[in-house]
Amino acid sequence: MNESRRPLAGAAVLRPELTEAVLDAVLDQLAQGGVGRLSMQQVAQHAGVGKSALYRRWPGKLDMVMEAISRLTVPDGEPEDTGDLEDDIHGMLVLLHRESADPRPAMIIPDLLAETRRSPELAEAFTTRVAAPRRAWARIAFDRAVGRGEIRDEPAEIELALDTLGGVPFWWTTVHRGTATEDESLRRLSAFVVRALR
Amino acid sequence: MNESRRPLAGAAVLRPELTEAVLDAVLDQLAQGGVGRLSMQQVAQHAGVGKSALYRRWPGKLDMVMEAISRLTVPDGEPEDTGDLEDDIHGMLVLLHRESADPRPAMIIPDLLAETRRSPELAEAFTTRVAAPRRAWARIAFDRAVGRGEIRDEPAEIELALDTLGGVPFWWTTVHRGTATEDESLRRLSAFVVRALR
Amino acid sequence: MNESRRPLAGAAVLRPELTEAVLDAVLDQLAQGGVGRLSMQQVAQHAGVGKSALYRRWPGKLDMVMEAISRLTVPDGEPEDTGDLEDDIHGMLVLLHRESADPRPAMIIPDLLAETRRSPELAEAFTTRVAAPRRAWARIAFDRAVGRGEIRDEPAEIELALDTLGGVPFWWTTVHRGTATEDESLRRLSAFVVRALR
Amino acid sequence: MNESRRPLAGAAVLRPELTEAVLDAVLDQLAQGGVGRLSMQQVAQHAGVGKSALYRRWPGKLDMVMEAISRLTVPDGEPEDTGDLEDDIHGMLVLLHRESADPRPAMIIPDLLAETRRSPELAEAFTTRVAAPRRAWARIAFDRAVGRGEIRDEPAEIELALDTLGGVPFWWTTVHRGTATEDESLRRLSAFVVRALR
DNA sequence: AGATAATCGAGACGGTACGTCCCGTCTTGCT
DNA sequence: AGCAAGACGGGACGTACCGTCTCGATTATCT
Repeated sequence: MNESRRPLAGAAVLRPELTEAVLDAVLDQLAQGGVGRLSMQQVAQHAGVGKSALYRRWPGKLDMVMEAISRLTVPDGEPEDTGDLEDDIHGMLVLLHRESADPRPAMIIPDLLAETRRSPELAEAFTTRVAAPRRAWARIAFDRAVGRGEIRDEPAEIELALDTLGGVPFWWTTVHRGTATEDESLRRLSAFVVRALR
Repeated sequence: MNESRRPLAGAAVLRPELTEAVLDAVLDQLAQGGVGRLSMQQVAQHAGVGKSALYRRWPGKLDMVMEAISRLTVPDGEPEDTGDLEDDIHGMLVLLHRESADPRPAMIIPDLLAETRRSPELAEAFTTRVAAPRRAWARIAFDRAVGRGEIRDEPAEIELALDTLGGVPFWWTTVHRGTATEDESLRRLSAFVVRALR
Repeated sequence: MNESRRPLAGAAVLRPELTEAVLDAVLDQLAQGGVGRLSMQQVAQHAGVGKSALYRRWPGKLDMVMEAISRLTVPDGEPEDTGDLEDDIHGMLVLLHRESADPRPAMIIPDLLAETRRSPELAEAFTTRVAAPRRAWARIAFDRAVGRGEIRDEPAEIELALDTLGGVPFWWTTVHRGTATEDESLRRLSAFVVRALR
Repeated sequence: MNESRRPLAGAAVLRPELTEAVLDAVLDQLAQGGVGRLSMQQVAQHAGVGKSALYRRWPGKLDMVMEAISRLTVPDGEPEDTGDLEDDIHGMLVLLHRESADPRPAMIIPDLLAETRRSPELAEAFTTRVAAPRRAWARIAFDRAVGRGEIRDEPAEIELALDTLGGVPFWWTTVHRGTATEDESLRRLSAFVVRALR
């Protein structure tokens, strides 16, 4: 009877399905408008939640974005091993740029890169959560090629090749727009890199 | 036949020094905050000018920005001719990334690239006014190398090399941050590209 | 049948103390600058409130002003009954023109009158909210005098007397400036009106 | 000594027809928008003149308005002498409120009255240039009535009667709107005033 | 006639206010 | 306690004018 003081029990807990819906909405908004246009208001509305649900989970916009981008997936497992570096590279490029189930990362990353100039925290988060894992994943193929004696074992050169595989498709999509996904371009880039390493 | 234009009375004219001051302020704002944070009010105030002076010159923000970015300079004349492609490339990289008098382009371009996804007009303006001239300038060195028989005459490969010279330093400055201006990196990149073309 | 209104969740409600602060600021601005000089921005700033708080409450300036002027108070109750019309009139004049706690109505009304020529809505609002109640209040004294047989029962004459009591002090304050509050003037006006009605 | 400051050559002179056109435009603008809405820009455009023509003639808006309102005409000569005060008053009221060739004064005066609260200079100008002459003109009829022994010779009462003739029609036009020009009202007012003076 | 100087129109200038939109934060009351 | 709804102060938007100021072009006198 006197148990009328009810709060006491059942501490309400942040509902996880809302968290998921919000993070998904963040990625959508990032993909379509970039970091600059992203607003808590739009995210909340798009996720079908109240704005306070956001602020209960993260102290600010940046933290929310950082958690969201850590969901940008790295390809599973290892790059396919064809026994030939050029083919491996080509396979990775195709996987990243043409067969990705989620097209949003390709839309989001340029923005994030631009934004890193303004926000060191974001830069840090992007590097450790997105760039470094992808780089490590891609390096596997080069290490195998070194093991096969296919290319010289010069780590600095390999790093440069990785930068090329990251930078050039990016350059295509932004500066030229639209040539990144053509198979001929991917083939030519693969050959270009391998030639430089040989 | 001599029907002259009839201004007929004291044709008040947009004062050019104000236009300059405004465009300079635009570049400053772009460099420090990006396209997203750029506001007409801030530009006007920073230029010591009324907001109406802006709208008297351009119909909107985008047009103003487009005129401003067309001031991002292309290096004068031709790339230095050392007789060796690798040295020429190295010279161009140094010129663009280490000896530029105005540090703002390097701050602005990443933003602009990201923004091109949202604004086709801006993309068009950026391509024709910034990217294409720089690319044409750099291609001169490669054409000379072809003439000397130093590299094969394969236009598609040369385009790829140009993308590499654009994309990789960009990748450095945004993803790794800070390695772009080290001379060793620039040297290594020059050699990498030449090797791939040979 | 108990279909209740369904706000259903924390219906945020316009905070009444802000409404009060704004309306007070409106009256201040009206008193010091008139309808023409009144600006939403100034009102908002003077009330310590965001501009949006204003537009959340009223669709535009006119509506805000109309609500503000409806706060211009009518004297409470009935005019004092001295048993003599001249004394009653004198009492009303003193009450309206010398003992008013809030000096703003006297500053505002001339403006409003001038403005009524431009804005029929404002004219309507002013008439129903300010002029008519004051007139009804003053008529009570005349009706009592008719009941006592002190003056003839000629409604049109009484209306004219009411216009005189309204128009003459107004004429004083605006054309001559400053004689309206002198007791001798008020006495003389009271006698003048009573004489005309007898 | 030999005053070397020579005018020296063809001093061009402010063209008088422009001055006229401007002052007329000022009255038009005052009539339709009031002092608050009057703008140099509109006046200039409405007069078919450049803005600088205005500023060459008057130091500011107020001075221009003051010169313009001094053109508000006083009735010529003396009020008609019918031998009866009530008829004389009625004649003056008709002349001022119904037979005026220029309807603008009736539109302008309420505004000016309201504005006097903000501008002592304007108040001064209005009093000496508009109010006092009209008052002096009207007083002639009362002086004649005193001479005939029709009313008592009480200057203070006569002043009050003049205020009534000014204030009540004004009150009508602003508060009630539209009854000022009805002949019955003018008749009743004339009788009311005469009764009070007898 | 030619020189000269003030007046003319047009309109650019720095501003201010408009009413709208949307931001991130904060408050309120229901569940 | 978590949650939605939404009011809060704030600030930028692009437009419309404001009063001032700067221009060539015009005009009218004086040499």
